[in-house]
Amino acid sequence: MDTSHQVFDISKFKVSCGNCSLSELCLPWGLKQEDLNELEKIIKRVRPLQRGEYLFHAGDKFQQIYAVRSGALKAYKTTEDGNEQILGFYLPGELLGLDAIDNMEHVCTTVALETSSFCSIPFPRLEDLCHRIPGLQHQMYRLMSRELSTENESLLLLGKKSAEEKIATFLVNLSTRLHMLGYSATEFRLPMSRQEIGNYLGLTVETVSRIFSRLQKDDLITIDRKLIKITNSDALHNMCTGRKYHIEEDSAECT
Amino acid sequence: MDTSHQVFDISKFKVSCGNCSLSELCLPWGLKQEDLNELEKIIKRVRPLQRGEYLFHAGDKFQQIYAVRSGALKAYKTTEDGNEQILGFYLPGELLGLDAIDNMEHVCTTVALETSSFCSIPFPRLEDLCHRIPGLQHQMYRLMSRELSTENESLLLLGKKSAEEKIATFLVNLSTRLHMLGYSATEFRLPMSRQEIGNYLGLTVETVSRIFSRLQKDDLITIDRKLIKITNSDALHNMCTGRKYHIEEDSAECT
DNA sequence: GATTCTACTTGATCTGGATCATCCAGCGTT
DNA sequence: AACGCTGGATGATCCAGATCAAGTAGAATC
Repeated sequence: MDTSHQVFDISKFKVSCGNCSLSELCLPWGLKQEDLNELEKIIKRVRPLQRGEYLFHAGDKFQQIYAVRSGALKAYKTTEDGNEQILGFYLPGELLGLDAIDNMEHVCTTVALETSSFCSIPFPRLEDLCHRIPGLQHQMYRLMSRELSTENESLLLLGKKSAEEKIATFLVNLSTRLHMLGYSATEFRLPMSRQEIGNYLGLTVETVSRIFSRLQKDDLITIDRKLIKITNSDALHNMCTGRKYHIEEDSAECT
Repeated sequence: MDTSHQVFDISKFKVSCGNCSLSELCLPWGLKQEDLNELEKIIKRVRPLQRGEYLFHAGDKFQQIYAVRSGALKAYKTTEDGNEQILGFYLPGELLGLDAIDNMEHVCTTVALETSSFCSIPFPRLEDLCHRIPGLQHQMYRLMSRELSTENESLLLLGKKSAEEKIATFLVNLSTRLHMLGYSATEFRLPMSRQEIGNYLGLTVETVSRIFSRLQKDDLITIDRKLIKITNSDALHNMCTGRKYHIEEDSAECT
């Protein structure tokens, strides 16, 4: 469809959670139609971001929470010595900024990894609405609770797993989330660089690269630049928990 | 006071958030007296736990959240290969179980590191109350948000820091939290073993032990078994971010 | 279609922290 | 007071992953 001849004023678009394919994953989950209408009134779309553009910075005043509509982002903190630690990657349906409620300022920086669009929800109005809509309050608790569990998993990932296990877990996790969004679980494009994967997992680029190569050599995955194809899902899943993926050490090593 | 001759029925104790020294850190923060009364009605004390007793297990049905009144706990996950990953240590005023809201079952196991007491709050009733008391809802969001920030910090800790930086950060963090509770920031008892510190930080006991010894040799701390005394707080703080704590490499190395 | 740039790959070497192996100190038992 | 027992300290060695150092393949620019 051709929209190039008209001015693009995103705020004119009415947000329709009811028609949104993400509503099952996102804030509106479990709401009645009348409550949905209320929610839609306070939600706005914001201007889409291009790769490299920031949604918010650490230290920014907290006013909105954001829901990813499309695209992908990373959230990171900058350490005092100027290094960056990536805290997580965000895909459609996921909420951003929840960790800012406590101090009313953002604690991490979020930047688009590819062209991405968002809904923004003014937090004070959301809080107010939660008041009148029990289901919405409950969903907020659920989503915050889920993020806590996710971060628990990340702690386990960073604390206990070997480089190989980290990469396998990372791929399986991404695959699962993409699958929930209706994409293929076995064939997808990595929205982030090797550098960023390494940073997130506490590994160097070189290690990430080497392990990708090894996984490919062992026929668990196929890689073409950013394109990943999982060719032996069972083996990859086993690798997440450190279990051996070949039947016998000696018989499987022969090419 | 002598209570040894009477049956100890903890549920008979009326909970009084208004008089609780932790109320500024805990759920009641910012509530009006009348709202406090409402909250007090649904909060119960539970039987204190001895060292090694469990508050809840991963997989348990989620019904209550718990506030630590006294003592200390660890929360951990058991990996599929039977290992334990400690996710955090909890001190008075901190809430337990918030990560269970999403799936309505606990995702980690919590166990007392020393004799500890708790308040329990039935979550459905709390949710209901949050409805009627805006301040309480807000405080719930704040506390969950704070836990998200805390976990962010832990990710940074595990992902980027060296063993020495991890230990320093761990000690400073503990010191800060104890200080907020009114205890000394420079002299305290570690409620957990070296093993547990290592597990939490992604290090082995041996490394923890070695670094404790080194910190002592360099006069940053004094250790006697579980008793820690921070003798050079500035240096310890600097160490958290990897900055050098001695003026010059060569001049400071002389004992 | 040559040139630069950037993200990635691959090899060689190094090292922080793990692993293995004792040893030790405090403390509850008998 | 002797005896285990448990948690912690310390030394020797090892190795996974970091660091250093090239090389390469696509995409973007000229």
